[in-house]
Amino acid sequence: MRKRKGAGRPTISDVAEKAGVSTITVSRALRDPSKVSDHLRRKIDNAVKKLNYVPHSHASALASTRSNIIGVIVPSLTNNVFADTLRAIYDAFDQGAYQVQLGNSRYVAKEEERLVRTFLGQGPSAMIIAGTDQTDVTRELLENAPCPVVQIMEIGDDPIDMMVGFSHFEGGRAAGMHLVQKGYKRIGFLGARMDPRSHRRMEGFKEAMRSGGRYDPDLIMTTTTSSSVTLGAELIGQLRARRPDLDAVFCNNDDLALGALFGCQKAGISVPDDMGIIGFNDLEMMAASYPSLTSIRTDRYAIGKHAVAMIQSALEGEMPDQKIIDVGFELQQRESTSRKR
Amino acid sequence: MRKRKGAGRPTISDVAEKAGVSTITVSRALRDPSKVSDHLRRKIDNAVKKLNYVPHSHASALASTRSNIIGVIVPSLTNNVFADTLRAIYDAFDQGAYQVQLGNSRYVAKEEERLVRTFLGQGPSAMIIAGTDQTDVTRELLENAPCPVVQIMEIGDDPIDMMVGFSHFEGGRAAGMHLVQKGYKRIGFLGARMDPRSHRRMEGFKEAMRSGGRYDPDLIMTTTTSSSVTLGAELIGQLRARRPDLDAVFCNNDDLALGALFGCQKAGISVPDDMGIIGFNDLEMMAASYPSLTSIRTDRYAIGKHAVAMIQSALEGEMPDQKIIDVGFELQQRESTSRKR
DNA sequence: TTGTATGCGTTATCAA
DNA sequence: TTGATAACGCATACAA
Repeated sequence: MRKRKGAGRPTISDVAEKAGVSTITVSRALRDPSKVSDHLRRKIDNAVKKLNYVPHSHASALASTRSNIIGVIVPSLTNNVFADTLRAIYDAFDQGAYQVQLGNSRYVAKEEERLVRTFLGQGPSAMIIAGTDQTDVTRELLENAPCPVVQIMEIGDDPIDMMVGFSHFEGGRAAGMHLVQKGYKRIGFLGARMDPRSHRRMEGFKEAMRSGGRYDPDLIMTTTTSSSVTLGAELIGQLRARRPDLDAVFCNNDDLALGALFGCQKAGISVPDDMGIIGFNDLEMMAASYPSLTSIRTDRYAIGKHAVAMIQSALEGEMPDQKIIDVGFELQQRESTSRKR
Repeated sequence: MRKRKGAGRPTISDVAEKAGVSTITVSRALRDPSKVSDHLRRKIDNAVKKLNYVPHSHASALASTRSNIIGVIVPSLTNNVFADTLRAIYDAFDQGAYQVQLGNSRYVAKEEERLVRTFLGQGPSAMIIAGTDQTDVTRELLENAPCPVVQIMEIGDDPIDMMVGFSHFEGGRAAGMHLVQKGYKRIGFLGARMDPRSHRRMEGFKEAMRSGGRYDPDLIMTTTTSSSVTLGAELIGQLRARRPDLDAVFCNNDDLALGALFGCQKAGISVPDDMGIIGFNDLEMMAASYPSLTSIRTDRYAIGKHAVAMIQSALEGEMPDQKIIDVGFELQQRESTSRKR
């Protein structure tokens, strides 16, 4: 007697037996109820409940070469921006039949490629990946993937499949234009990490400077060091050392902006009168600081929600309303750029 | 000819054929190389490389009733504290043969229970779960789980299996004692969310107040609202309205502390002379703010690293050095509590 | 140390 | 609409 016993939990054949049908009928009833007659469906549903049957996802994945995994790849786990989007994704999927599988690429393209390979190897139901700067190989892997793919956080002309986000170029431009309009003259840029999205924000900023007649490359200060509040204070200190006439900065992100504010306060520079500051993303703290900080508000939670909605409709075979969703952004003007002229 | 084709990728029998051995030998060579002779092992390794063979995790899970999943359950995705620990966990597992599966319980015990059920249903290799306040059912499920279980973030007397963290009670006590020692007299407590760990920090604080002769329940202000910088400013405003003589606060966490600082600045109250402020966790911004903020430093990354190390040694059958690891905490005194007496 | 025969729980295929 | 049967890819039990 060499019966191997599994985890001991009820299987699909237990359900089939109890309902007096075959296993395949149970399988069908569970995956597409419309393929089974009402009569049997009711019997099966009852049996499922009575036995407290839970489908075995590994067996299902093996037999169908398709798993219930939703692969999600982001470049950072600690960046609040992605955390908000992840929360939306988890909120949307946690109740359903799908399992979110998260990967952290650490802003390294090769890592991202490895993760895509790993996830694709599991036959995921869908993939969500941050940004549009995949390597050629990654791109090809995803283009050939037999599942919906959503690129999130930003938008572009050439989606792998679907996209949700906003234009970082335009966001950067709006920030720059705001400083020009407020009458600041020597407007700097502080940038940390300088990943592709940061670059595009910077390009948008430069464009605004040019069109406003304020472009001065000497006022741009960037580093590939990862962003932090401390770094913001350091960078503004360095830029002021180089250019004491600096009177405003657009910061790559809100951490830097808060740091720049602290740096100014420490140096006795009045914000917004002697220095205008604008950040990016509008994290919660921006409205609470003193003085409050102007920022470009982005709706990261909405990005996650849209991504899931797109996937779900694709999985249900519907053509999505649009392949590219622009959630936009919104300037939140606050005290840090509201100087009395 | 009713051959079903899989994903088309090489299987273990392709490897076996190429290496001229049986499939089980390949299987063994991959899982425990010491069980196979050097000679065959080399042949197998070569075949694996040539074919670019990747084990099929679902098939493996099905056959062994054990998956390579590491289940991780945290109460929040956006709280930096957990983000740091998650990053450590992902850093440690990303390269290896394990897949991290993340769940967000949203601080809801029933959600946590549901997630534990879901994960356990997958036959995980290990479980990591935040805190020590599981429901009785959750606890029993985990106690009977046929895999290592690590509770993280805090420690206690009665681990389900293993634990890594520190005493929040002692952390709160240290914060309170610091304020007493600095000569503050009417010392308040600001608490948001008030999850179990927050409660224990508060109890530690109370203990410090009692032993310092400064206990005054009227100075304690808590809310179950989730923490934010904005909330910190609001809470200190409310507490000052009730008790204008308040001269120091211990904040539940750093967001609140930063908010309290902003609230004081807005109200024209000097920190630290008229108001001492101490936070908890010592997020990066605390050292950068102006004035810099005192906090209790905790090493969240180390917690994640230790948790993974404990799991790995348990998985390798070793008895871990200790079932409970206390990573401790450290008072970081800064300007916000450094008043001139 | 290595191999043979099965079984893991589900779904694709084909037939009724 | 339903069912019988053979995969899916790997690991366990047992034998050699």
